[in-house]
Amino acid sequence: MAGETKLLDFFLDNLRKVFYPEEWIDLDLELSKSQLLAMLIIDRHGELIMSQIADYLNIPLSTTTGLVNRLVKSGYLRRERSESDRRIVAIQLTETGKTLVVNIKETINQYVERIDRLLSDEERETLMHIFVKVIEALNKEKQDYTAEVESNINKIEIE
Amino acid sequence: MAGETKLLDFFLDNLRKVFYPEEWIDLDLELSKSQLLAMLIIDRHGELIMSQIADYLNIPLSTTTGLVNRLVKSGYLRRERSESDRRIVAIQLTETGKTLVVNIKETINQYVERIDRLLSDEERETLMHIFVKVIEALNKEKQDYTAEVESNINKIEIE
DNA sequence: GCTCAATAGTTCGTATGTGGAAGTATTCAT
DNA sequence: ATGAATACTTCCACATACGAACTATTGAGC
Repeated sequence: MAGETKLLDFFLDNLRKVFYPEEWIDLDLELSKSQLLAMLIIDRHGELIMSQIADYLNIPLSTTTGLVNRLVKSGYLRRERSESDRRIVAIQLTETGKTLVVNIKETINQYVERIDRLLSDEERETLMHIFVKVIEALNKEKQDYTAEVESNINKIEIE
Repeated sequence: MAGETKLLDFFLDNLRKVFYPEEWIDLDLELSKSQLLAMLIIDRHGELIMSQIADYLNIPLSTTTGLVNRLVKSGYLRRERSESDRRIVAIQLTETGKTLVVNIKETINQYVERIDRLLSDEERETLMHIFVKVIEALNKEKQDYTAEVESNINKIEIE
């Protein structure tokens, strides 16, 4: 238990590095973190619809509308109403947006490389292994939680 | 290089876990992330002045003023003008704030324990070792950068 | 073919956060 | 005594967060 408190203290003492990557990622952009992530996630998938962006970024649709509209206004994104389902709006990067994302990824990779250089092959492998293990466990917990919630809902409805 | 791109893709595919801890930390609070961190950092140090809070959280003083004022209004913090230097405002947790922080830390520790349980002793040790190494390297870079900047400034002034 | 629930997204209002500029008050070096 | 430096606050414009209410569209069910 004392070990965990020490871990939290360590985190807090270094929280600028942990929670504020701009401390060591010199992106020097007019984009906020949300905008940055939106651009990267759209680039990752080629094209996303509004609800997918909201889901990935874990923000409400109303916030997504504002975020996307501002990026469209800045010329980085293009919105397009689906022909087959007029409710749906698809979002893509513009050429300007794509150029920006290339620069962003380059900068990020420079810093990832810098960190990577500090690690031995064994450390790197262990780190990735741990990361994957933790992510998978968290994903599994989310699914278990969702299943539990749904089970409870069904029980209520049956009663 | 392709390895780094895969790393970024992995991050983006799991960014909710990485950047949105509320996905797996069920804090269930009316506090925002900034407020949360402010409370924790003040608890960590017992008492901080405004500029220290701004520095720790990497936000401008104007933002800190608003943040602290809202937490004072909510009854979690107390502000106090220094007797020895009337420019300085010291910030402390109230009893209400301390109670809240105890709850917060309990919740955080539960989740840290959950992740900790996934790891072997060796993995845990390696992870901490890597983390310390990375943080120290980043701190060193910041200092080197600062020294370089100061050196350049001095050179200009001498010329 | 009609109805209505469900779905996709937008608008609105409110609160908070961001961050620079301008301001007030205080301290301290000269 | 003066003025630079320091600590913080206020002001302002904009961005983000988020729930409620809304519009438009789709599709299941009859």
